[in-house]
Amino acid sequence: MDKLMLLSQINLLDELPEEEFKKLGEVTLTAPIKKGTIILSPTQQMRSFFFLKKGQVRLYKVSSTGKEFTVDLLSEGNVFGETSSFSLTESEIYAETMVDSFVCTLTKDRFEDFIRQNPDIAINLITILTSKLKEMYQITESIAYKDVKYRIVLLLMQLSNRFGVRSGEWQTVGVKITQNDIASMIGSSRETVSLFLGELEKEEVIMKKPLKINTALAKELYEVDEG
DNA sequence: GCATTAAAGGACT
DNA sequence: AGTCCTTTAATGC
Repeated sequence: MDKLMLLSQINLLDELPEEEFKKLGEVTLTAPIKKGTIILSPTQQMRSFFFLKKGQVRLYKVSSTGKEFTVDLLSEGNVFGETSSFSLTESEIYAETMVDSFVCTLTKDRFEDFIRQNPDIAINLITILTSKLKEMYQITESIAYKDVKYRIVLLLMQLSNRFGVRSGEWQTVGVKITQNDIASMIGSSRETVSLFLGELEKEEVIMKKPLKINTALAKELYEVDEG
């Protein structure tokens, strides 16, 4: 029920291409951040923009019962955070580093100035947000019309296209992810995810540790688009 | 077709 | 050694 809500909410968080990232890196200072550090939470309304230079960050929400629901995973090159003009929701998002990371921090003003001075970046942000929007739309639609197995394949395809490395038909997922993370991102349960990952492994659609997906087979068997 | 519960085995620090 | 993660099975909606 509220899982659908959760997944359909839009935050400004996304990845920037390498060149733009380097430009931004010149304007900011990077700081090393240890694994398990919460760099953004509803209480610390820092109103700043973060730039993940290296590492991995998990975005999640906390339910009324105290359970954590992973919303998205970010890898190096990603931007996240809120500015006064870009925040699209009041949702209470937490951001936690999953591994030791390097993070650039920008105030909202400096980020907005940076965009004004580099119009190409605004275009890129729109492009990136559009593809992110498409991904989220695909997920919410699949929650309504498809079974859990399909949703797992879809999510792994999306993640591997965003973060993974391809070699032949196989493509790594590219992010550290638990079955719990997968479950909350597709509106399922950890145990069911475990079951279907097992099946998908037998079908040789995926391989575990490191998690990889056979994109050709996945498209053939589950008709997920894009590649 | 799936969530939930429970119970047990494995992996990570 | 203790916590987190995964697997398996039973039950019920």
